[in-house]
Amino acid sequence: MINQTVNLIPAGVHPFDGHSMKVACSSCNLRELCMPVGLSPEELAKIDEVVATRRKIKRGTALFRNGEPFGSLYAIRTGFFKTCVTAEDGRDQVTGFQMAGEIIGLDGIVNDRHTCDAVALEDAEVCVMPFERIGELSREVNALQHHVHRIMSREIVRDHGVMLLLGSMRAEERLAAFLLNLVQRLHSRGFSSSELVLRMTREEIGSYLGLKLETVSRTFSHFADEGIVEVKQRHVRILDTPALRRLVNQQPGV
Amino acid sequence: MINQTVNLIPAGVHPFDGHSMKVACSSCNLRELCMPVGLSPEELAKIDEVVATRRKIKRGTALFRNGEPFGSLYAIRTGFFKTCVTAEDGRDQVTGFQMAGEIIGLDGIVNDRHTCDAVALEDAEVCVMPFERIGELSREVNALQHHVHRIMSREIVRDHGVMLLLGSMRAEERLAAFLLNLVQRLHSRGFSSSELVLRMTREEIGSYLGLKLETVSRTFSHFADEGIVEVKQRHVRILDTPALRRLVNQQPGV
DNA sequence: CGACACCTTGAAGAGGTTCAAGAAATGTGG
DNA sequence: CCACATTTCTTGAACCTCTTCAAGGTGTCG
Repeated sequence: MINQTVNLIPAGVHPFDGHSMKVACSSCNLRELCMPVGLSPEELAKIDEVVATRRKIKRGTALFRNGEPFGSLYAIRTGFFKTCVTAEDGRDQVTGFQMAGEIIGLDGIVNDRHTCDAVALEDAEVCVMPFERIGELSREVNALQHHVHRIMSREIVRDHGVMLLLGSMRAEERLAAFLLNLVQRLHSRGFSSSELVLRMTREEIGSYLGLKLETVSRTFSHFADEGIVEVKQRHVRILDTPALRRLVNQQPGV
Repeated sequence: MINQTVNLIPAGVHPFDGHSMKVACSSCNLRELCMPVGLSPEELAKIDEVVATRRKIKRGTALFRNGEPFGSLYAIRTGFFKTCVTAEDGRDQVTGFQMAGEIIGLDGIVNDRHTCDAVALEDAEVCVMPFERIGELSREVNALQHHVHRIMSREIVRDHGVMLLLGSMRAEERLAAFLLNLVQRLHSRGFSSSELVLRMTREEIGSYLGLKLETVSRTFSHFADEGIVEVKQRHVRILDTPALRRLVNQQPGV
């Protein structure tokens, strides 16, 4: 049986329980994910000024949209997002899925306008970090400056990985890579490394992976037939992680 | 007739003529491409300190390789590069082609190691900009800080565009988009907007576009049959730019 | 509880790949 | 400077993966 309650709030962590609504990064339990580590007390105090406000986003609504003026980066506190770009002709491409502790909005810096949509796939809350303020503070706090650079560089490296996936992998390999990546990120946030609840549709997975939704569905079924995963709608249990790894690392022709 | 001499050194620009070997950004004719604009004289003077040295890279050799320690960003002065990532199983993916004025090495920031190879596709020269120094200076020169952010953001936005291409376009659309992009970048550097010399093989184009080299070749031939381009090996003349644009903006099913 | 969104599965078809062979260009060494 | 080896490019034919179209099933939310 797959248990629906596996996702997104690990035991002992209640960022959202009504009592612990702290606005300070210094006491945020996600700090290690989105802020630099090893800061001095006074640096930590400054860092607290990065976050101006919080903002709640209802499932299905956008945190920002393509074309909107850029002003802030956002650190996800709770919830799950997708980002997607849209071509002139209307077709769009999911460029990523983001979860707690991850930063979105970097695309807006270059032209002071967002170039993609960020849509909440479940009710979410983000920390609003005005980019001006990040700039000021990172001139004072060395570690923050480097941290911002690292976050942007990480996004670039991640994107290159997606290009590799889209450019050279077959459907099975793509889906295997996708599952492994998701479960690894969830695991590093305290969740199961074998069980997850997908917050996105087959179509959204397909868009991200450069596949049609039917192909995603069929590939899930195929994995299930092979005993690699157990799939029941959005509930996925990975039964054979090594098999998924083998799929991803397999030469195209082998 | 396609003229071989169209590429890479526009009339009146001789960055490499032996006399004008200036190490100062402030007097570099590529400055507007890789450095912030609208600086005060004293800011300009500081900016000159960004570039430590120059480095020449012979065609076919690497500026840096996956796994090597990261220390500097590089501004391309002359020449043409490809960057590519390699999967564990050995297959690789070209993630981009870079020309004069563009910055490479951003991938190395996050883990202090490069995560891709940067290989010169023709003899090249780069300005070596130690990342430490960029950090120091961008704390002093506001515009430089923002400029660094913008460069990284631009790379992220570019990567998202490539994802859209890889995830949702068909072969013809991909090649059309590729040609339009290349020619546009060359044009903004003073070259023809209809004629270009490819510095990469069909295989490298294919890797970048997620296609096999045969498909690239066939698609070129197809464009030629349609009278959209004239192709003779690496010499390409675009005869019908609007047709290419239409291809790119066309709905998948139309 | 009913409407709607989402998922699964089948069958036919298209687009791209693979394999193969030959042609054209490029580079190398004599 | 030429001949030869090598790399790169083109083209054809068969094949395969993924897509498209279609229908039915399942789950969810107001």
